[in-house]
Amino acid sequence: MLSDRQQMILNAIVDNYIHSAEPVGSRTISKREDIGFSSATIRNEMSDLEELGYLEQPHTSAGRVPSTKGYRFYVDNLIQPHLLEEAELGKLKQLFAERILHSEQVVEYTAQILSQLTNYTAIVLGPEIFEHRLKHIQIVPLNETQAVAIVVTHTGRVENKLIDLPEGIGAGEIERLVNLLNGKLTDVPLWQLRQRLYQEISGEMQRHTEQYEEILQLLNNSLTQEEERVYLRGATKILNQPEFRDVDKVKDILELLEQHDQLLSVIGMQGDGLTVRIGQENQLDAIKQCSIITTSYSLGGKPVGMVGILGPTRMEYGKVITVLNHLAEGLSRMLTSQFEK
Amino acid sequence: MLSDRQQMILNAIVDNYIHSAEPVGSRTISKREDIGFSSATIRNEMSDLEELGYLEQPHTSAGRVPSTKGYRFYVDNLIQPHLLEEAELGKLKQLFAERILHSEQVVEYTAQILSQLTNYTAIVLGPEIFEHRLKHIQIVPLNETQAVAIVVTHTGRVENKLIDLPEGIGAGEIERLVNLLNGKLTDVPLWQLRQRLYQEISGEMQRHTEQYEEILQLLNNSLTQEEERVYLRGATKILNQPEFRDVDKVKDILELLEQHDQLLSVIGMQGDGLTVRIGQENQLDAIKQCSIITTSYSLGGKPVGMVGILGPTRMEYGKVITVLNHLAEGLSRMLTSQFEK
DNA sequence: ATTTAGCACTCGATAAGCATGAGTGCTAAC
DNA sequence: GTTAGCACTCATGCTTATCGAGTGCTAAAT
Repeated sequence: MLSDRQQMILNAIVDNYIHSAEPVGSRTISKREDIGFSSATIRNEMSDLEELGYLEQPHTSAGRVPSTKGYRFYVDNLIQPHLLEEAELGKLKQLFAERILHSEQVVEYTAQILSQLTNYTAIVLGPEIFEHRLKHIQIVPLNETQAVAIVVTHTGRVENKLIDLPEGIGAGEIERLVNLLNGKLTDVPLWQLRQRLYQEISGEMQRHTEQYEEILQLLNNSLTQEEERVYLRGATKILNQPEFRDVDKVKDILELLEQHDQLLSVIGMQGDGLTVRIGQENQLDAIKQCSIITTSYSLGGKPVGMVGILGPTRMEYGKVITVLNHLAEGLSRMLTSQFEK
Repeated sequence: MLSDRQQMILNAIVDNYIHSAEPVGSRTISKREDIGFSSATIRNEMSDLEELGYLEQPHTSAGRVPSTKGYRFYVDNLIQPHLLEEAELGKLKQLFAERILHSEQVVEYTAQILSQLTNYTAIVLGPEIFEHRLKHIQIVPLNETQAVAIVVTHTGRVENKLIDLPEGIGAGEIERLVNLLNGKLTDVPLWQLRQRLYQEISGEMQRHTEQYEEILQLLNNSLTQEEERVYLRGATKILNQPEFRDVDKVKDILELLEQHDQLLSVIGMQGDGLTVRIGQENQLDAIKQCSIITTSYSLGGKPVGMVGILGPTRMEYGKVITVLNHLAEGLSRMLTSQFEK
C-alpha cells in the first residue's frame, strides 16, 4: 500500500531520526546518495506519508518524525539485517564460554552484556525451573524450634527457607521424614511436586502435618518468586538519550524500573519469539515514549525466560534485535546442554 | 567560637534552607518568632558567618546558603532531637515483628522502610557472617562431573556453589568426605574455617585435593562476595529534590548507585557508630553535592553491617539520624537474638 | 504526468532590552 | 549594639526582534 519510493523515504527518515534525534527535513533526505529526488519531491511524499499516519510534525516549520505507526512499518517491513562487529561477537562468545556457573549467574551476566552492547536498559527474566527435577531435599535443624529446608534441583539450583519446627520433634524423626521425601520425590519435576506430595506421601506424613505445609510452601515459593528472577542492568542509560534530558520525563521510567514486580508485567513471559512494543503500544503510561523489544529463551524447546531491551522509541531496532536473538539463542543452548547432563 | 546569636541564626538558616531549598534572606530570618532582631542585624551577622565560612552566597543579591562547614557545625552542635510520628514508629515495630525471616530478608526490608520513611535513598550492607558457626556441609552430586556444595550456618544462612568433581570419584567417597567435614568442622565460626581446614583435615584429604580447593573457594566466596550484600532502595528519590532537576546533575549519582561494588566504598564498614559525610567531605566526585549518613548495626556488640542514607546536602539530618539509630538498634537486637538461639 | 525550481510563509530558537523585586552592604541615627 | 533607610546588584521573567530551517504551493521544465 506504500509505494516503493514512499517506503524508501520512510526508511530514510526513520534511519536518520534514529541517529540524529532531530526532526528530519526534506533536504536532508534528498541529499542522501541513495535518493535521487529533489527536496520538493520528497516534501510531497512526506506530506502524503504524514496524511497516512506514518509521520508526524512537531510544528509547522519543522521536519518530520516517525509516528508509532511509522516505526511499526519500519520494524515490520523495512528493517535491514544488522551485522555485529568482531568485538561485539567476541563478548557474546566469551559470555557463553564461562563454565561452572549457575544458570542464574549466566542470566545476570547476560543482562550486563546486553546493556553494554546496546547502550540501552536490559531487563532479563531468569529461567523458570518448573521442568527441573528434584535432586535432593535436606532439612537442617538449627535449634529446638527452627530449621532450614533446602531443595536442590538436578541442575544445581538451590532454594532454601527458614521453617518452624513443631514442638518436641526429634532429630531422628526429621531424618526419617527427609529420607522419605528423598526416596519418593527424587527426579520428580518441580511442577509435579505439589501433586505428588499430596498423592503419595500424605498418608505416611500424618504425624508431620506442619512441616508438610512448610515444605509445600517452600516448594511453592521457589516456584513463584518471580520478582527475584528479574535482572536489570543499565537503567541509567536512558539518561543519555537527548529526548530524556528532562527529569520529569525520566522520573516515571526510572521509578518503574525500580519496581521489579512491575517489570514483570512489562517483560513477563508474553509468548515465545521476538516481540516489539513501540511507544504508544505499551500499556504502562510511564513507557509510552519508549520501545521494548523482548524475546524468549528456552530449555529443550520450551520457553522458560525472557531477555529484553528498553530504549527510546527512536531505538536502533536492527541492532537490538540482532543482539537479542544471539543472546537468546546462546542462553537456550547453554541451558539446554546444562539441563541434559 | 560562634556567639550564641550566631549559632541561633546559623541554625535558623540551615533549618529554613533544608525545607525551602531556596537561599535564605535576612528578612526571612528576622520574621521568625524565635528571633528578636531586625533584618539589618541579621544581615551583619550573616556577613560575619559568611566570612567565617559557614555560609555562602550564590550571587551578590541573593540570600545565603549553608556551606559544608555550616552543615558540619549544624550537625555537630545545633541539631535537635527529632521525634518520630506514631505511624513511623509503627512501621519500624512491624518490621522487626516479622518472624521466620532470613537475616538477609530483614535487611532488605530495612532498606525499603528506610527509604520510605525518609524519602531519600537507602543503602544497606547486609551482615557479615564471619562469626556465624558452621552447621552443616553438604555435597550433592548432579552427574559424573558436577556437584553442588552447600554450606549452612547456625543462623540458617545457606550458601551454595557449583563445583567440578574429579574424575571417577564415587558417591561413597563423597559421602565419606562430607561426613569428615561435618564431623570436624561443625560449630566452627566461619572465619576460622580456612585455617581449620588446613590444620586438621588436610592430612586425611590428600586424596581429595581438588574438592578441597573447591570447598575452600566456596567458603571463601561466601565470605567475600560483598557486592551481593548491598541493598539499595529508593534510588530515584533524588529526582524529587529541586536541586537535582537537571539530568546532568543526577546522572553521575544514579550511575554510581547502579554499581554495587562502588557503593561499598561509599557505605562499606567505615567503623562503628554514626557517621555523617557532608557534601565536599565525600571522596567520590559524583556525590559531592550529597550527604551520606551511615551507622553500623551489630551482632553481640560487634559491628557486622551498615545502614545508610544518601540525600542532598540539604538533608533532614535530625530525622534521618533518628530513623537510622532506631533501625540499627532494631536490627542489632534482632540479629543478636537470632544468633544466640 | 512527474519532477523540480522558486518563493512566500510559519514558527521555534536565540538574543537583546527592560522592568521587577528580593536581597545585600553601608551609613547614620537611635 | 541595634536598626532604619537607601543605593546598588543581579537573577528572573517578559517583550520584542532577528534568524533560519523547513514547509506548502505554484508554475515551469522534463
